[in-house]
Amino acid sequence: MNQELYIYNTLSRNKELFKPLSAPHVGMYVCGPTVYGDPHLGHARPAITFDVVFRYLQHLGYKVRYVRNITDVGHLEYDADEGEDKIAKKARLEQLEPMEVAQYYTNRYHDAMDALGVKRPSIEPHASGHIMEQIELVQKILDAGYAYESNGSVYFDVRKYHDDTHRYGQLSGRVIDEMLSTTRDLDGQNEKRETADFALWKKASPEHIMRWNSPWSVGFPGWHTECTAMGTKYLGETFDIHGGGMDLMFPHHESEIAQQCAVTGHGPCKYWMHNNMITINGQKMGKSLGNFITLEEFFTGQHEKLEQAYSPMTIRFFILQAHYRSTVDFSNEALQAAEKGMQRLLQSYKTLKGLAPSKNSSVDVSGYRQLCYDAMNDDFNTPIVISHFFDIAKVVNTVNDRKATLTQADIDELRSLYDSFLFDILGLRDEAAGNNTQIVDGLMQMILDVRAQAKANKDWATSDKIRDALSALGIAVKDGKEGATWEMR
RNA sequence: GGUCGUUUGGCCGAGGGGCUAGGCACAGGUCUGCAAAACCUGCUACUCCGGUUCAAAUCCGGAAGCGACCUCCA
Repeated sequence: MNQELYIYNTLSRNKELFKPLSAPHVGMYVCGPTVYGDPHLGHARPAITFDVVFRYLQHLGYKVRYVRNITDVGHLEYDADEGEDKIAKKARLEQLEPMEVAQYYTNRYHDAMDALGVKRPSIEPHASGHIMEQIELVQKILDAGYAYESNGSVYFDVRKYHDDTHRYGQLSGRVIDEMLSTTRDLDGQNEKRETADFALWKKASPEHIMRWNSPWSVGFPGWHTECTAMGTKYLGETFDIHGGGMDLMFPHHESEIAQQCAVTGHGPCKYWMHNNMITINGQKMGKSLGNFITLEEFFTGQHEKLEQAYSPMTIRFFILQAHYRSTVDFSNEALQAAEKGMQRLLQSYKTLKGLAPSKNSSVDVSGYRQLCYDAMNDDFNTPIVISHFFDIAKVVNTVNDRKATLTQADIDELRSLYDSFLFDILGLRDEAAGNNTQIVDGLMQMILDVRAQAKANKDWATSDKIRDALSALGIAVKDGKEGATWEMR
């Protein structure tokens, strides 16, 4: 914790020194997935972004409680029949229980996130499991006078709230009066006093399957209530970090602030963090654009836009090569570049482990550790951390080529840097490593010995046959000064 | 239409008043039986138009492109 971490706070639009409310404890809440479809790239970005935040805070010695919710109630499908719940609709079509659908996609989400090396949060609460808490929140807002009931539904009174606190719009930079004067003819708005008012509790229409009893009607909670209710329950009235995608800034997070302020007089958290969006070939990802690619399709390469499969770690590395507040554009060319770059770093780590130490170091490696910290401390600048590792990789390879030397202490220091920053904090792992058993290692060593013997005899036909056959199996043979090494591709 | 953000070399992307980002691709070289890998060298860019400044990719103003959001629901 002796590092000074600066975090860009959306609320102030500035980088601010991170000071936890009650160190060493840190509370972090991140908006999780709506489980009504297969996880796609849009799920990977925030998950990986805040995974790195989670990992880095832990690395710094903080005790972090990381809460990421599962939204499993009340969603509508695009252009679906009015009032029909997304999950309920799908459930009916497939003759499944709504919760069965939610569970299925929750499992799919977990599988994809595990593959991406995203750590599970400390608590992963389901909206459907916290209906009581949400009803209590709505009641508190009603009691405070910032909500009204209308035809069995309850709405937040944005006008009154803003007149009293002047806070509505502070996060998203929206001007309330313009919004209140916006005229937009939409269905179901006649229940609301102002178009800007948002639902806290919604009376269920007859076709709704997911519904709960409440003091106002049989219905379901408004979208914004789950995060406020669950955040408060598990992290307290005020916690340190609230994260999510930029697309959630308005209205979701703005409304969360309003709900919490209405009840407690202050917002839910100290630092608001927002990750930017992802585009594919410069375009927004959308089902109608034909570039909607699920994570599984990336992993298997089974999509017409993909030239090849991209492993989970390639996706993770690629996302981390851009800063989380920048948009990141996926293309085959960019992903292939990331894949090669990552291989280079992972290979250099293996090379490092086999490096012969010298009595003196001809390169000064003492500065890299703080450079990596500096990058992370500057609002989690992972691309800079990665660029330092490319420098380190060059040092390692140069030493391996006998053009530079390192002492054992310096080799150990570099190993420690890889372990800390590349693997623990950035969460990368060598996907090829680990599935090699001792038997495979032994067999490979024997094969390479045979090939070395053939080479010594200038029997190129045999040595090339071995190399080609291994290559066909996805194993690359690399000849070096110390003999050949191999690598799974 | 409104608000906010963004625009960097063949591609991806950091940086953000004067100082090489980095990766990938490409070209030449070293090494090698050949290839790959590794190393060396080259390719050195900031959308456009004005302005401020000794100095602008970086600050200010404007334009254009792109993107998000603009509350039915989540």
